Amino acid sequence: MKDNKEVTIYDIAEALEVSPSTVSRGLKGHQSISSDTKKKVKAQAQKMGYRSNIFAKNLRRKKTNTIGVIVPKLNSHFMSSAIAGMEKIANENGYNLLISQSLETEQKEKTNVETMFENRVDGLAVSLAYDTNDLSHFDPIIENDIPLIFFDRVGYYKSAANVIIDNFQAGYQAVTHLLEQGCKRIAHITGNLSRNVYEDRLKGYKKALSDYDISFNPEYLIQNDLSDEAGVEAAKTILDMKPLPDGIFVTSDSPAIACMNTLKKQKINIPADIAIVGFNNDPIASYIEPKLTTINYHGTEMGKVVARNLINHLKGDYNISVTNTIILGTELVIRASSQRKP
Amino acid sequence: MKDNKEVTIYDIAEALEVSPSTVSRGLKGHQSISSDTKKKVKAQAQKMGYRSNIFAKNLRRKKTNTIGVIVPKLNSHFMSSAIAGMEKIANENGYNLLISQSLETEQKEKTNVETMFENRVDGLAVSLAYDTNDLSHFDPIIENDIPLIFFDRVGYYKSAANVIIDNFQAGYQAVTHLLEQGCKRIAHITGNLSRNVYEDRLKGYKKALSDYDISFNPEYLIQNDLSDEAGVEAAKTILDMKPLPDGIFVTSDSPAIACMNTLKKQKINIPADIAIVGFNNDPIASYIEPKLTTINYHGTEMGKVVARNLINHLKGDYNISVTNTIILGTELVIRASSQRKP
DNA sequence: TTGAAAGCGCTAACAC
DNA sequence: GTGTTAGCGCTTTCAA
Repeated sequence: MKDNKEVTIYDIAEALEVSPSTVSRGLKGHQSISSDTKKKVKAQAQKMGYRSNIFAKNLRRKKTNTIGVIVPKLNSHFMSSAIAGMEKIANENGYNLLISQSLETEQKEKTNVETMFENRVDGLAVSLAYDTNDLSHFDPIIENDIPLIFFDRVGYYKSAANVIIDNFQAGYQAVTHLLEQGCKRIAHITGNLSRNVYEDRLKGYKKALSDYDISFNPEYLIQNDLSDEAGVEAAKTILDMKPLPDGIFVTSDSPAIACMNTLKKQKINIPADIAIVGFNNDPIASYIEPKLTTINYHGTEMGKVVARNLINHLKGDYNISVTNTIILGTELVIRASSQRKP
Repeated sequence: MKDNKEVTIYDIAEALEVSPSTVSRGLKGHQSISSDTKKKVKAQAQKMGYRSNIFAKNLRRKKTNTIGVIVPKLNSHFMSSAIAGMEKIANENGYNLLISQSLETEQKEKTNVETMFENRVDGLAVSLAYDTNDLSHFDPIIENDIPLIFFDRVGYYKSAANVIIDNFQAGYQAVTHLLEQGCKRIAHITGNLSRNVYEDRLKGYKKALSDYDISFNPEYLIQNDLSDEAGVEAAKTILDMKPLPDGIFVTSDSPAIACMNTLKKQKINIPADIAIVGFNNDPIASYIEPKLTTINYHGTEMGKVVARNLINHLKGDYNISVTNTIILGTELVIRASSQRKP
C-alpha cells in the first residue's frame, strides 16, 4: 500500500470549502444533505481519486462487514460448493468472507477461531473438524455476541444456530431403499460417531432395520476415517464376514466407491450380490460403473442458507438463536449400484 | 460485536500505572522495555481479557495482513485445492485470505477487484474469468503498489507476476503421446483462445504435430465453453468428420469424459478407434472406464507458490515483479483411454 | 527504559 | 442543511 498522501474527506472538504462531516454525509447519501451538495461532493471525490478508509470506518462503527468461515477442508466438492454459495449471498449483501480451514484438527480449529475473533468478524460460520470434541474455544465468540452458525458438521452448543441436512431421515431412506431391494444383511460403513452427521445416519440405519424387523448386528458396523484406503479395508472386512452381507450403506461416496471397486475385483457382483448406497452425490458417483446410488444434498444451497441467516441476523431482521436449527432436504438418487428391481 | 467496554491499552496502562505507550510496546515485545514490565503488561492484558483492536492497528500501520483472492469459481477441484494451498501458507505467516469469485464474468471480476481495493488487501492473487479481455480494472491495484499475482489463467499485464504451468509443454506432451500411440488424425477440443492456458496448449498441439510432419488441420480444432454439454456436442461433431479422427486432445477432463462417453455410446472403441487425452487430472479421471489419460498438475502446490511469493514480497524479501513468471511442472498420466501399446 | 502527545481518517451527537 | 467537535484505539516520534 502506497503511503504517500491518500486523499481523505478533509481534502475534499477543503477543496469544496465545506466541512468534513458534509463530505462524509454527502458520500453516503445521507438524507439531510441537499442533492446539490451530494453531487458536488461525489464529483470531487471521484476527481481526486478518493477511496474511503475502511479501517477508520470500522474503528468508528465497530463492525467489519466480514463473515468468518471455518471449514475442515476447502477442497471437497461439498465444501467448495457451500463456500461458493455463501460467497454469493455475502457479496450481494456487501459482506466479505474471511476463510480458513481446520484441516480436520481441533487444534487448528482453535487457532482459526482466535484469528476470526482477532479480526472481529461480524459473524462466524463453522463446520467442525473431524476430531473436535470440546467446543469451549467458541466461548469468546458467544460472549461477545458474535452470531455463530454451525453447518453440516455441527456441535451441541448453546446459542449457536445449526444448518444441517436431515441425516437421520437420509440414513433411514438409504437403508429402507436397500431393504426394498431385498437386502437382509446390511453393513454400514461410517465415521466418527461423535459427529452428528454420522451419529444421525446410524440412527436412521437402525430405525430402518427395526421397521423391517431386522435386529441390529454390531458386527456389520464398520467405523473408520472414511478415506479411500479405509474403503478398501472395509471391503476386505466385509468379504470375511459370514454370511456375506448383501447390502452396504456407506456414509460417504468416495470410500463407497473404493469399497465397491475392491469388491468387484473379488468377483462380487454389484448390485446382485451386494447392493451399495453412498452419501453426498459427488460428481464421481455418476461416472463410475455401476453408477452409485447415493444421497444428494446441495452444498451451494446450504451455503446460501447459512450466509442468509447470518446476514439477516446482523441486519437485525431476526434473531438467529431463536431459529435454532434449520434442516435442509435431501434426496435419494437411485442408480445402478443398488437397483435390483426395475 | 458487543459494544460495551472493550478493554484497551489505556485500561491496562491505568491498572499498571504506566503509560499506554509502555503497554503497546510491552505487548509486542519491543526491545527497549524491561523484561519485567513486559511480563507485567502481558499478565495484566491476559487478566483483563484484552484483545488488540485490529482496526486501530491497521489505521496506524496502513496494512491489513490480508491477501485478496479472486477466482472464477470456487467449486472446482483445481481451484479449491489452490485456495487450500494458499490458505495454508498464508495462515502460517499470519496472513488472512479474503476470497471472492468472479463467476467467470468480467463484470463481477471488476466489482471484486474494487472490493479488494476498498478492503485494502496487502496483496492480490487472481485467476482470470473466462471472458475477461480488458485488464484495466487492475490499474488501481498497481498504481497503489499492491503486489498482484495472476495464477493459472493469467493476462498480459505490466508489473504483475504470473504463476502458471507450462501449458505449451503440457499440450506438446499430450499430443506427442497420442502420436506415439499411432494416432495420425488428432482433434483438439479447447476453450477461449484468448486465455493463455488454451492458447499455449494449442501451440503445443501444433508443435507436436509439426514435429511428426503432420500439417495442422483447422477442421480438427473444436472451440467451445468446455462444459459437459459442449463435450457431448464435440463428440457429435467429431463423429461427422470424415475421415474420423483417431485421437482427441481435450483441454479439460470433464468435457473429455462427456465426449468419451458419447463416443462409446456410438460403439466407438476407446482407445482402439479413438484415443483420448484430457487435462487436469480431476479425481473422476481415474474412476471412469476406461480411465482417462490426462495432464496432472498440483493445485495445492500452485496455491502455495502464489501465497509464498506474495508474502515474501510483502516482507520485502524480494521484489515480485522481478521474478515475473513462475512456471510449474506438469506430468502426463498415462491411463487406458489412450494406451494402445503395452 | 519510559512517558507525552500527536495523529491515522472517519463518524455522529450536538449545535446552529 | 451544514458545521463543530470529540473521540474510536493504537503507534511512534521526540523528549526525558
